[in-house]
Amino acid sequence: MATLSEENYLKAIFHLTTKDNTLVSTNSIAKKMKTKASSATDMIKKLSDKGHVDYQKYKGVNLTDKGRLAAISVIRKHRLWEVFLVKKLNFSWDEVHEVAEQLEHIKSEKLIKELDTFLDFPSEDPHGDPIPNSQGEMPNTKRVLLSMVNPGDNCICVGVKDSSASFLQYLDRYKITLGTQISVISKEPFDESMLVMINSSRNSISKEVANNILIKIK
Amino acid sequence: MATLSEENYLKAIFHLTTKDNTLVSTNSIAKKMKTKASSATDMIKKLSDKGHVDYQKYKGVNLTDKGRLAAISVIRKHRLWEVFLVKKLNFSWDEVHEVAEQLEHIKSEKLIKELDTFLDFPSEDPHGDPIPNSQGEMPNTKRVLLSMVNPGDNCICVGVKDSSASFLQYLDRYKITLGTQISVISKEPFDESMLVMINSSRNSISKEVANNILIKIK
DNA sequence: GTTTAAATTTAGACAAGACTAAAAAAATAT
DNA sequence: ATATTTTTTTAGTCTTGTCTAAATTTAAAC
Repeated sequence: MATLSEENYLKAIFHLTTKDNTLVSTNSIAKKMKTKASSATDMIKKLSDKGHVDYQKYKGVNLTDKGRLAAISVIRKHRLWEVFLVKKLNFSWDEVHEVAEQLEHIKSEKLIKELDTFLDFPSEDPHGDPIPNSQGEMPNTKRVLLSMVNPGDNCICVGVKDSSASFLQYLDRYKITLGTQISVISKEPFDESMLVMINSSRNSISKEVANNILIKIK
Repeated sequence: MATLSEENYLKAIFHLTTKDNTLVSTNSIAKKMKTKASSATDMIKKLSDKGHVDYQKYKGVNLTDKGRLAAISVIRKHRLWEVFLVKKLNFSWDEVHEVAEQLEHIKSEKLIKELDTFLDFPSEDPHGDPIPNSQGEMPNTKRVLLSMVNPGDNCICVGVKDSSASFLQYLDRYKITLGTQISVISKEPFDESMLVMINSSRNSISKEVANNILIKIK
């Protein structure tokens, strides 16, 4: 059984893993965990000893099947708790992360199974991120960044890339939430900002914002 | 802010505190925490430094107001989570303790406030134990041990002293739960067992059992 | 009122997880 | 191809919470 700290590292490594399965660097792990590289090295060795990662000195790590399952299990719990907080306890989507970071480490098979049932088997968390099932399988959603879309396209917001409170609060101010329709009118070549239609009002959206909104084209 | 371990010690000391406010011994704390006396001494010093207990070397400790409030806050969370597990997630009363021991340490004011609201402000946990309010005030219930009752008395089960899974499962087998009527027919002088009427069937109950059922006389 | 026993504290050690500083390896630049 | 910079690892230290063994204080027994 992984310790709290090990679970957090596994989660970090999972999120740093790219499709092409290149090794995850010690530095990137340290940065994500907000610790020093030396601390990351220490933990990598522990995870390697326990068979959670394959470790090549000076090269980096990759999750083993065991490690990936452990990471996904934590992510599943995190996202289910987020749904609970928003749907049942009146949390807003920018308030859930901190608390879910704690709740995700509670150890109880029955708890998470019953919570899933209680929430009616949600497939997405409040930020539109997919919730893996109990086998560790991710529902694969084909989502695209708003910044990739062409003028004229009609989109629906289905998620966010950045879940920071400040970005989510920005979206709240512009009344953008999951399910909101966004029509792209034009793209400004100079700064890559976009002119969009949201809730029947025209808005200009910066490159940074468009790069963090996930959409589905209608 | 108290660490997880400190919170557990504070809770232990609270439960070991008697009405007459005699000092709680190092040994009793160590026993309750399932550690060694030397470890208890170490922690007592930390709690004393932080102003959670008054400590007299070789004599024992007492909670300060600050320490008592901290302990009660943890107990409040524990009991609210127990209600949640039983009422919403289909846990039985003998399954909740272990999970609540973890959940009680989650830090979030809003979480516990909203949970309380969601559960409709319960005043007792699934074992009949009172849930302190957010000010740390315990609803004072006047409850008596079944073993103290005289033949002829008509009682209602309102709690248990021992919340171990094995005792709770015993009660389940005899269909005794909170609200169950128990009429005392007679008391056996030899072994202090009791003949009682439960759900219109006669049962003999040992001294040990009668010593762990809390009742209210009708 | 000594002596013995029990409870408590101290001293020193260990594991987990973090840190700093320094060494070693890999990557980059000239 | 060598020099420099960056990344990674190692070595040694720190804190939290635990432990064992030894010392000390308090309580109990006679």
